[in-house]
Amino acid sequence: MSDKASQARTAILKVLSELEGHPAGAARISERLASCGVTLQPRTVRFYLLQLDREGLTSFISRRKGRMITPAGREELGRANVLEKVGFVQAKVDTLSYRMSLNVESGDGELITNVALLKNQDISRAFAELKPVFERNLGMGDRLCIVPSSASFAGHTIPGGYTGIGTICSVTLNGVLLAAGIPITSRFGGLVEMRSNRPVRFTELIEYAGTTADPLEMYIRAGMTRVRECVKTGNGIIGASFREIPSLAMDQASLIFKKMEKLDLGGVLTIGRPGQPLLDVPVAEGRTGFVVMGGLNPIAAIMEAGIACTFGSLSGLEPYTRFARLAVIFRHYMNSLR
Amino acid sequence: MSDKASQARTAILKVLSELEGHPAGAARISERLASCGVTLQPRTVRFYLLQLDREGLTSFISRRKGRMITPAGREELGRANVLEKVGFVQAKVDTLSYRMSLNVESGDGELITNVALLKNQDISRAFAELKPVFERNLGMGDRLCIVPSSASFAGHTIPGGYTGIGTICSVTLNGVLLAAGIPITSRFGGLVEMRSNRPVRFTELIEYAGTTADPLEMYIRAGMTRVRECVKTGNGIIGASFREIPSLAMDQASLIFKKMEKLDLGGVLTIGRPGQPLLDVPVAEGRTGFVVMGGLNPIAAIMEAGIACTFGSLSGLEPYTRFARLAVIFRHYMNSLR
DNA sequence: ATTAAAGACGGCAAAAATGCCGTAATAAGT
DNA sequence: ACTTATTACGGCATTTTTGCCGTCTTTAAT
Repeated sequence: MSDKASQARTAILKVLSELEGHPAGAARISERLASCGVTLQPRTVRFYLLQLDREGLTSFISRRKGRMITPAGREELGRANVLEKVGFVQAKVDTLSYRMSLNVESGDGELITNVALLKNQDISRAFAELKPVFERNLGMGDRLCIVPSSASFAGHTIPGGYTGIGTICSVTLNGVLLAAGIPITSRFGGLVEMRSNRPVRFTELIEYAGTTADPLEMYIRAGMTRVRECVKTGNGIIGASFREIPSLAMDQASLIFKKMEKLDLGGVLTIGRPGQPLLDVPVAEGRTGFVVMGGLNPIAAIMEAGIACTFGSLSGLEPYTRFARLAVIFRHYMNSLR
Repeated sequence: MSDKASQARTAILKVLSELEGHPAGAARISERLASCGVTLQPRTVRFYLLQLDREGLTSFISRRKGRMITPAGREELGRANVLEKVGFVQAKVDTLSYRMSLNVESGDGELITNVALLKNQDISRAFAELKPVFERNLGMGDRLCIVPSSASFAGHTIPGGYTGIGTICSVTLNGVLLAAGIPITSRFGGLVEMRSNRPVRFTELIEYAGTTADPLEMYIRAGMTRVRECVKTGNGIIGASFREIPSLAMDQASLIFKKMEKLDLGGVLTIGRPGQPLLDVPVAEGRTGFVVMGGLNPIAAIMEAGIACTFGSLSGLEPYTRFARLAVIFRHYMNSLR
């Protein structure tokens, strides 16, 4: 058995093992594989599944349900060094995507957040920075959550003297689409050059499949964004993420985007045409690309203003109801000062 | 013709076109393709070359020399949107690798540099930071170049009030190996955790093939390094780069590494064993991985010390003779102060 | 219940990618 | 000039992938 075949088999086992007992068919497996860098057509997956079945590593459940991994299969997976076979980076990214699997749905539920920590005394200044960013729709959605000291948020407790700002992470969108059965692939995180409030092109890109750290986080820390400038003049550089879905699912996706906007969760910057490159980024035949705002753009503005601030993306889950529109928060905050 | 085949053909044409009139055989082309993300065996390359020959896009030169691209081929390449076919990111990375093609050789020649700009008044402090970094061998080589205001370096002129510090870029090593006919692939840039002055593992990685910006540069700007700590305690986080060569060439490479050390250009942190993972990073069958110090580590230390400093990697070429050992520079500098 | 629709299988064969290997053209050494 | 080593080619056969398509289940709707 060639090196390649063995990698394919291992990867298939791995996908099945992550499905937690749910059986899956070749099509689903193929999608999953694609999102972690292994491209195999469904037919090819079936080809390998047949082998694996015969070796007792997977078992055929039913014509409708597909296959499951067997205990022997799990054992085999343990023996095979997945990192070695499927690729180290992919593996790390996998855990990352795993974290983004939970999600909201049309009405409520929990969504994925980013958290930034600021010293209490910097909050007023931070607000002043945040407001125009949201007004210009450069963030993901239009809601955020202010967390006072010693309250807890997304599983963390805010330390004394600090205030937390929870923003909505753009992978929430992935969760929503996934829940609707649309297989979405995050391809790149990058910096988009804006001119007259419109995206022109990506000036930098990092493939999600080829990195262990969230690209947008890196760009912001590295001080490569120009969110404030974009707010002021309409020209600047903001964080964004390039994603792809099957062109067939585009109509359905558009509907979902609209629904999200109604929840103040809109964040789609621009949508490409089927199979056509978008902002110079090519997409595969049969797929459509679109660009989503970086959920951290508001935080980037704070950093750019020189306000000390620590932050992290994909921090955890919080119910939708905990987030409020900036205007509302602002009013509350003003009242609390009185 | 499938999408994949057309990509393969375009990629082959692209490689040939970059060879500037020199003919090449399938083996060489295959190597080049590999280093920009397209994996095709030499036989497969020949398969496509045959097609291209028939279509007049390439021409057979001789049994010994291989093929060249024809004017028609170049035209075709112009028509085909290379970015679209071969991948946007790859293309950007290509230009980057292209820049690293020139190099030193056993005695002298030009090498590839990074440049940092500091305010004149910060120079003394910067020296104090640089010294221990080089003493601990955390930089690439043991030489650097101090460039006074308005002098020029690597094609740039240092602005008034500033001093430039030129360090040796670790891609110089690629150039040297390449010149010796060893095909080397840069796989990842990342952060290595050091304990007791020994590398333990990569804490972060970014694939060179999947990014438009130099990963190490990003990590340093993002403030994710701990070079000073490593200098002081032997434990810390430094920038490094993971590269691979064919296992067969390892002996030859070791010799070259030794020669480079004699020129104070040593920078190899650790070398793996054939086909074995190194610091948890797996390598392909028949290849050997090794880790090279980030040429920017000394600059990272300066940044960590809070000294304002702008810098860039792969800034340009400078003759070896322009670099001197830190001790020598230090002495000169002291004299100049008198 | 009965029927229709969706999803999954695997046989068969075509398309792609390679492995093996004998032959040809050079380069280098004697 | 002659021999040897090196490098590249392309024919042929194999191995991998993948497309096409008829069949079988299961779910959902009538």
